Order: sequence, then C-alpha cells, then structure tokens
Amino acid sequence: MRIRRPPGSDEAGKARAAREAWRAIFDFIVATSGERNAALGRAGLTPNDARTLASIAPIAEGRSMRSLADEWRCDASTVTWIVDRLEARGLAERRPHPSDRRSRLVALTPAGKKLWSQIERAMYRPPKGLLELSERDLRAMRDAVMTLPTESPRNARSSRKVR
Amino acid sequence: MRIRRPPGSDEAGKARAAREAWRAIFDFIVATSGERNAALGRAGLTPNDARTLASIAPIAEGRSMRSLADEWRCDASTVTWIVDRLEARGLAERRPHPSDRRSRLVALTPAGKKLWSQIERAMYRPPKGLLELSERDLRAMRDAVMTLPTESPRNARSSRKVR
DNA sequence: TCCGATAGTTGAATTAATCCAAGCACTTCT
DNA sequence: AGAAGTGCTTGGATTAATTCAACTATCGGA
Repeated sequence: MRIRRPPGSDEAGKARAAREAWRAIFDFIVATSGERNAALGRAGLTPNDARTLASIAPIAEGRSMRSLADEWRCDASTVTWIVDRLEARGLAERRPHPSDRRSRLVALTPAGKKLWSQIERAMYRPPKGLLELSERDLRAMRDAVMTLPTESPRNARSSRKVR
Repeated sequence: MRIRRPPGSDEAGKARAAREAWRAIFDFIVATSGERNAALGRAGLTPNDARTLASIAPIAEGRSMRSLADEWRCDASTVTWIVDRLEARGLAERRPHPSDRRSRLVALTPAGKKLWSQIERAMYRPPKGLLELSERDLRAMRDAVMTLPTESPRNARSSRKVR
C-alpha cells in the first residue's frame, strides 16, 4: 500500500534527509578522528585532558571542582585526580574561591591557555576531505549547520547551583 | 595591500565556508557525544570495544590479529588483550586461518553481530538537535555531505599485506 | 550555637589500555 | 635443510581513569 504524500514538505522526507546526512557526517567524523587524536597525542594530552581544558578555558575566573564533577557526572575525587595531573604539568591552577573557603576555583595558567588555543586551532581546522566539496556545497552546508542548536555542555542541567 | 579577487568563486571564500561549517559540525558532535557514549556504556562497551566491533564487523570471515594491530597502530599484544576481553564476553571468536596456521582470524559471534547492529543503529540515529533544522536545510546538507570522501579506515595504508 | 549539608582531599582498590621482552609455532627464502 | 622472518601469546610493568569510604574544613539554617 502506497502512502500518499502531501505535495509540499513531508515528515518522512525530512527524517530521511536527517538520517542520511547524519550518517555521512558521522562516518566522516570517525574517518578523520585519527588526525585529531594524533594532534592531541603530539601535545601530550589524553582526550580526557582535552575535555578538561575545554571545560575550564571559557571561564577565566575559574570553575569549582564541584561544577566539573557535575558536568562530567563523576566522583569528586576523580576531579581531584584530573586537576592534580594538569596542575603538576603547569597547565591549570587552583585558586581560592572569593566567598566560600571550602571551594577552589580551577583556572588555566598562561601555559594552559596557550596550549589550549593551539589544540582548539587544530581541532577546528577542517579535515582535508572537507575541502573536496564544491564551494557551493560548502556554503549550503555552512548555512545549514550554523543554525544547529549549540546547547553548551557547560550550562549543565543540574539541580545543584553550578560554579 | 588588498588582494584582488576574481569575480566568481574565490578560494578564500571557500576556505572560510569550510572553516565555519566544520566548526559548527565539530561543536555539534562534541555537544552530542554524551548521548552516544552513554549508549555505549549501557551496552557495557568501552569506546575501544566499539571501535573493535566496528573493525571486525564488516568482514564476515574474520580479520587477522595482525591487520587489527596495523589498523590501530598498536602492539600485537594489545590486540591479544582486546580480543581476549571480547572473546571472554562471547562477542568475538578466533578462528583458524585457512592457509596460514600461525594466524588467527577474529570474527564476531552471533551475539557480537547482534550487539553491534544495535550499537550501529544507536550511533546512526540523528541527534535531536539535527531535527530542528528545516527540511530544506537538511536536504541541502545531506546532498553536500554525502559526497564526502569515505576513505574507509579499513583499507589501511600499510606496506604489509593486510587480511 | 549546634548540627547537618557541602567542597575537597586522601588512600585503597579496580579496570582499561598500552608497551616491551621473550618465546613458540609456523612460513619463506636461499 | 637451515636461517631468517612473521603471527601470536605470556609475563611484567606502567599509566589513566574511576569508584568508594573516611576524613577535614567550612557554610548555613533553626
């Protein structure tokens, strides 16, 4: 039995386009992940380290350990361990919280900021394969993809007050 | 000093479109990676396990340990360890190589195939945010992105004969 | 002023992932 | 046939990541 589709846009068509687009993107991401991981490795960072830098970098004053544990849904002691490592390498530092003496704010050191900006540049460099697309396609893609919801992982959905 | 650009399409514009597109895609991937990792976790798989399943699944007869070590650029004993784990869970099995008795072919068991097909489905399900795009944008994106070079990581660039 | 929550650390334990060195079994080259 | 090379496993070691339990210091409400 054939389904009669309305002449304009139909949901099935949209879902199908999304599915096909996502599949292609996902495969491309997987295919190019090697380059990015290698870049991290060259910088002496684990993927975890990179995630940590990414979480800390946007907030210059620093973020509490607690807020990191909430964002990553891990035990507080895991954060202690992760930050210890970064601190030992001079990439991050603990600062006193201005109003709560229990809390410590984790912020990047100048060295940490510098390294992170390098990493960021490497991650944001389009993989070579992308440049094989036509300019027309790239523009269309850019216009579409730039309207994607950002939903920063930083603004975590938590009942606790973050920061 | 201004650069005079040809009237039609210019390289700088293309590079810029690529850069902006990639950045948006990359951010989206990062923002949605939590869901996918959670799906893996629910299946009791590490990211590494998933990579392994993905490497083995496409070749029904099985792949030699050596070819996996080459693909992942790791020590042979690491592959032994990884396959041991999968085998202990009944997801993969070692079979004799038909012509070289030193070699063993690693293949998925029926349970492994089943689990992998579930994982694959979960990975290829478009994240909710993607559906917020208009059908028009999704189609444009799909059409662009489907011409992306696949460059399967399976056909590794190695001087050794793989398989 | 207490007392219960909260922030963070420490110590001990576990699991994943990885390497290297040795060794065995088998293949291939001369 | 012998020697050299290849495929894989074992044993030992290391590092990353993570948890839980116990503890200290501090905050905040009744």
